[in-house]
Amino acid sequence: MSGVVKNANPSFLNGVPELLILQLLAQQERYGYDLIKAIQARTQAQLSFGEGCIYPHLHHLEEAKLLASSRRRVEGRDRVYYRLTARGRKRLAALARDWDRVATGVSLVLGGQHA
Amino acid sequence: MSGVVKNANPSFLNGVPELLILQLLAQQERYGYDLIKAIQARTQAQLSFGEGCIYPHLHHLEEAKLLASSRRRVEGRDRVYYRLTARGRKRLAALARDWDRVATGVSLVLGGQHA
DNA sequence: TTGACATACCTCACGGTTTAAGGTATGAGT
DNA sequence: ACTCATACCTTAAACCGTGAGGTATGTCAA
Repeated sequence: MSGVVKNANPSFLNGVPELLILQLLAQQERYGYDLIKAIQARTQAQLSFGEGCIYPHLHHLEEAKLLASSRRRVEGRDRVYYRLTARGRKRLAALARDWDRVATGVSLVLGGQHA
Repeated sequence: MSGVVKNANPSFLNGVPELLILQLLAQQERYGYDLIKAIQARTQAQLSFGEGCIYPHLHHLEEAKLLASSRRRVEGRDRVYYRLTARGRKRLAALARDWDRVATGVSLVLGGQHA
């Protein structure tokens, strides 16, 4: 096609899906489609990620033993439920620290007028 | 070579260099090498970006008319000083809004236990 | 019963971005 | 003479969200 432009790599979102997935699964078991809706709901629609972002993450995180899954039929729906493993909890802690580092650094510069 | 692994795209840093460059140049004129040191200093070493990240950004931002440069000899050194244009100021405002969006969204999920 | 829509899963090419490493040149200090 | 910091530059590689594609099933109204 001509004129097809993809707005790839939006600012500041790198790594955020993984962080949110781990954090949300740390609180309760969820399936992919639900995670996508949960991210929109919990962030008050400030953030939203597509299926092409979330599903590959879930597969990769499970392969890395950070998540474990079980395919089940619930409410008349076939779903793949994911839950956090012990390793996943460690990664979440590390990622949360990374986020704090970056957020702190940015704040120091952005809000640094009155410092 | 064998065993050469690059840790590209670290979490949460996407877009941060551009935001910091624009913010720092909004306060005062700076040259590339100084920007790199200033980012380390102003973020209390929480953040640090290499020359291979900063210099291409400066070139690209100038090409997009968000920055203007002037090559000068100061303190016995040949330097390329950059300053923000009016367009650059608008981009900075937009980027800062984006940052707030993401930071707010992440906070809502991470700090959402007591909400 | 047909159609539309939401649910629920999956995959892929593309584009943008930081990293790590390479390079050149000059000034300062020993 | 040597080393180090300054100051600029470029490039390949790896990564990751987007946007679009696909399949299948459940629900509900017309």
